[in-house]
Formats: sequence, structure tokens, C-alpha cells
Amino acid sequence: MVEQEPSGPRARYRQQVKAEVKTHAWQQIADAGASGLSLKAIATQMGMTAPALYRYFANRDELLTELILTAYRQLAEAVEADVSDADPPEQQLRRIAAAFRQWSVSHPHRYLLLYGTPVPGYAAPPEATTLATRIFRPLVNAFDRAGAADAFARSVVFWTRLHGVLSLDLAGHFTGMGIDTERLYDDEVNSAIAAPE
Amino acid sequence: MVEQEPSGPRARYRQQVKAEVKTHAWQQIADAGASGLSLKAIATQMGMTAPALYRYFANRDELLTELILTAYRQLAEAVEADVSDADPPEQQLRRIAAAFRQWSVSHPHRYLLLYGTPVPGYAAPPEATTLATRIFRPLVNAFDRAGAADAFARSVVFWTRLHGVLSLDLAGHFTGMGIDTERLYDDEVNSAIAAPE
DNA sequence: TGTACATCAGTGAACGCGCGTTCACTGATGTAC
DNA sequence: TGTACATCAGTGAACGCGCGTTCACTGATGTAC
Repeated sequence: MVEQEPSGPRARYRQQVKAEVKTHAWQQIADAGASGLSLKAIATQMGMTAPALYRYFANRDELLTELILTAYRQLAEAVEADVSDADPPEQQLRRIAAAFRQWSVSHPHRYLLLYGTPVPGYAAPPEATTLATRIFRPLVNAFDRAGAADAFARSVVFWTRLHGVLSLDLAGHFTGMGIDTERLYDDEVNSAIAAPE
Repeated sequence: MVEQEPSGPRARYRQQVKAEVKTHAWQQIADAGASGLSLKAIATQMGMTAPALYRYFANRDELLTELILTAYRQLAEAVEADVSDADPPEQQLRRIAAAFRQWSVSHPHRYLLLYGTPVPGYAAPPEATTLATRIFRPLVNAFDRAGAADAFARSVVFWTRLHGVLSLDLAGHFTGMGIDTERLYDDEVNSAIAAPE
């Protein structure tokens, strides 16, 4: 099922260039948002001409898709990495929440690309949905092991509460309100772990 | 303090044209996002040439600012309209939450413009912060009247929980997950009204 | 070890497009006498 | 009631800009004998 990756020196070089393109792409998204992503500008930054990038990406949307899928995978790995099957479920939930926040605060534009206002005119590939579900799984598992009657519903509430705090924080909507966002986040984690109501 | 609005026939005509420009602007934001807002395209839609619009708005950002301020005012009015001082505080909170959701679902792009991913390169005017606070006030009042120890903190939690559900819903991130978003919203309203933890 | 060939990264010119914004102007509308 | 004048909405041409994408090409690199 895993695609056979060619691995000669040319293939290695290709991977390097693709990686560099993506680095510049993230920088652009940080500066100008997802709709400001421009192949031509990236090429210029890399000291190349724009058509050269079409050796690496069929078009602009394909690059955007790769960025989104990569971001999902990163976030999924970050969330999964800290969770041990041996831990009690409540601790698993706290670790998931902490990893989720850590990754999001470290990569605010990636987070907003995944969970923020959709990019107009861009349709995410089906694979994105699969990856979004993958991030959900450790959550459902933990609630399930904790004996929650409806682990899925509890997971959804968990998710929306974290997202409520995180998204307003990352988008800067708490600015000037004198809110301790980290504490607010922790309080919401606690409330979502506690009883259903 | 209120600016003296001229009110001759010319002034009336101006108001009509400005209103029509804004109508087309909202349509564009719905279609192409806030960064797709284009004076030239609006002019074309109205059967005019682009420079004509500079009679009405100094530039693109000024139009965007007016849209944002208008949206804040609409939302504030919607939230305030349904709240009666005579109601018990708990009912006030439910009414605020209902009005908030109603307005947001009716105008998803307006909501995302106010509370979603910021428009890159655009700095909101100070007046926006004032209006954002105004929307907060009925909430704080209600919690205060309910005898909450820290009405502000309770209001923040109230807000983030509603926003958590609403923003994911409006951005389409619940699609295909089989979630009853209205019920989820109501549950979160209940949880935010109930005890601090 | 050396040569002939195939692969393929990158170039340069070009396409059509849409954008914000300026400027000098025309001509209709409202106002003052 | 009529005329002269001022206001101002809208035009058309132009500016410089950046975008995605195509195409025929050059020349370096890797591979097969």
C-alpha cells in the first residue's frame, strides 16, 4: 500500500527542493494568509523562476493540499506522541489537551489553516477528513476507557471547548481584555474532563 | 457628539449608493472571503466604473472597516434586543445565547469576519474593540445579577464555549460527523450557565 | 574507464487576467439670486 | 419664474503591479553499455 519512493540522488534533491518550497509557503501563509499563497513569490524567494516550481507541484492548489495534509499529520503525531496506553484515562486527556495547545501555539497559522475560516474556492481532499478523524481517535479512546457513556459526544465537547479558547486566542481576539489564556485553557480542560453537565 | 448628517436629496442618494455597495461587498465576502473583496468588481456589478466608488470610500480598507463596524453594531443590537431587565438572569443568558446563534447562523460570513481568522494586512480600528466590548456587557450584567462571584470570568467562559461550537459549525468542520449542532450548542449554553466548574 | 544517450531541472518569453488607485474631464443636478 | 453658477457623481484612459499557467528551449546530471 505504501508507494514505492524512488531514492536516487535526483529523488533526494527533489525532496529537498519540495521541502524548501513548503518552508517558504508557510512563511507566506503567516504573512499574507492562505489566500496570499503565491507560487511566483515563492520562486522569487528561492532565486528561481516560477515555471520551475511546476516540476514539483502541478499547481497552486496541490501545494496547498500538501501543506494542509502535512499539518494534519504533524498535529496528529504531536497528540499521539504524548499518550501512553499505561496512563490513566484522565491523564491521557490532559496530555492530549496539552499537546494540542502546544502545537497550536507553536504553529498558529497552521492551526488556523486547519480549523479556521475556510479558504474560499478551495475544497479540501477527502484524505483531510480521514486525518481529522485520526486526531479525534485518542480522545474517544480515553473517554471510552474512562467509562463515559457516550465517549464520542464527550470528545466533541472536549474539542469545541479547547477550540473555543484556542481559536480566539490565536486570532488575537483576547487582546487587551486582560485574560490569562493559559489558565482559561486549563480550566476548560478540567471542565471538559469533569462530569457531563 | 452625533455628527450632523446632511440630508438633502443628494445626501439621500449617497446613502443609497453606499448601501448598495455594501450589499455587493457582503456578497463578495461570502463568495471569495474578506481578502477577495474588490472595489473594481463591485463597481462592475453595479454597472459603474471603479473610480466612481472613490466618491464613497477613500479606499478598500475604509470599506472593509465600515463593514466590520456595521456587523459589530448589528450583532450588538441583536443581542441587546431580546434582553429585558425584568427577566431573571438565567433567562437573560439563554436569550443572549439564542440571539447570538441566530444572528451568526443567518450571517455566517459576517460572524467569521468578526471572530474568525484575521484578514492579513488589515488592522481593525480602535472603535472595533469598543463595539466588541459592548456585545460583552449584557453578558457580564446577567452574571452579575445572578450573583456570580466573578461575572467577567464567567462571561469569558460563556463566550468561548459558544464560539467553540459556532465557529466550527459555520466553518463546516462538523460536516460528516453526524453532530446535532443545535443541541450541542444548547448543551454548552446550559453548562456555561451552571456552576463554575 | 570512456562514450553515447536519456532524463529532467530550470529558463525566458509570453498569454490573459484582475487588482488599487490617480487624474483630467464631462455633464447632470441643486442652489442662490 | 428664470437664469447663472457651484457642486459633485461618474467616465475613460492610464499607471504599475502581481498572479497562475503554457510552451519551446538549454544544459547539466545520471545511466547503460
